[in-house]
Amino acid sequence: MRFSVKSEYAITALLDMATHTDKWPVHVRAIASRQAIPVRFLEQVMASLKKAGIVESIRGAQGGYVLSRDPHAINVAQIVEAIEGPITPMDCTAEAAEYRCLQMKGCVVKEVWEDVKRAIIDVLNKATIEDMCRKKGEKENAVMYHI
Amino acid sequence: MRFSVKSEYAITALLDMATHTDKWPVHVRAIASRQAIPVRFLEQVMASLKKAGIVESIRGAQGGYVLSRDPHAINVAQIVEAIEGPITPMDCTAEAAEYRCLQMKGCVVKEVWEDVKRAIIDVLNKATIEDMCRKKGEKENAVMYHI
DNA sequence: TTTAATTCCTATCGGAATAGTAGGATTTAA
DNA sequence: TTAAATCCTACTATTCCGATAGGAATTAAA
Repeated sequence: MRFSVKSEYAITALLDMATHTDKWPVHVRAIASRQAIPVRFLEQVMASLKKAGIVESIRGAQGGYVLSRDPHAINVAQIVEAIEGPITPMDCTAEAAEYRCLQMKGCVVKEVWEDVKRAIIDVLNKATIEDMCRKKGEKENAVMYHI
Repeated sequence: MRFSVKSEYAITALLDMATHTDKWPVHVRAIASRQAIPVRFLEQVMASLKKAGIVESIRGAQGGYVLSRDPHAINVAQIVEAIEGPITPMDCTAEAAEYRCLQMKGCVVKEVWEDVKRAIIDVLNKATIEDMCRKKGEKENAVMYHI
């Protein structure tokens, strides 16, 4: 049971973009070097984020990426689903998957997986880029103050 | 993000055992045929459950498996961890995994994954074999009544 | 007009995990 | 002695994951 590191990279990249609004549009290379992510791999991640409408791209020299909406309107559930598709802890909880479960609607095990799915989505929905950015800032300030 | 079908099989098998207490010890072949699970595959699943102390085995002819504690004391979190190991939505949330995360303790993304982990475990801890058995029984009775 | 910097598209690859199969050793009741 | 069961270990086919790679398309700037 693991989310892919692509999702982690995607979150990191968006967090990076949100904290470098002065440098928009942000280049993939810049994000990659700041965050220690393989450039060519991050390119693919950004493509998925674009396809999902979370970022917009500007092509050509001096091009790059821009958040397509406010950081408070971007949450981790959206990001993860953009990268990995729908959150599906077990096959029977997939959208178009009534097909296989012998017990169909009445399966008590399925209910548990549905609860898991809901719980995960709840947590991820509550985590917005804005919140994470703010928390990150607070922590860094705390460190500065400590020095 | 998916749990393995081994976990599903394990839950199904334990549920089967709990509803066939009259036939203890239960044979793997019996479970497999009732639940439409490949026998040799289920053998491996049972071995994991035994290793985790959830079931006990009786060897030899007329042998089989027995729940090693009351159904209300067996929950899905225990089962899943017996089969797949610790629940770890992202590498950084693994027990012995301070090693890789650049930000170490202060990572705001890690906090989200920790929340996810906790949420999943909460749901799975609450789902006991006893509860699932009872719910299943209620549903089947409802169907009987309807007929 | 050229050049360099960027995104974009597609293919490939090695390694690991998943789902399942297989052979046969060991144990034990009948 | 035999048959039925668990037990142990290895193998296999397929898919997924993380990453790399080549080069096309686009565009700002020299």
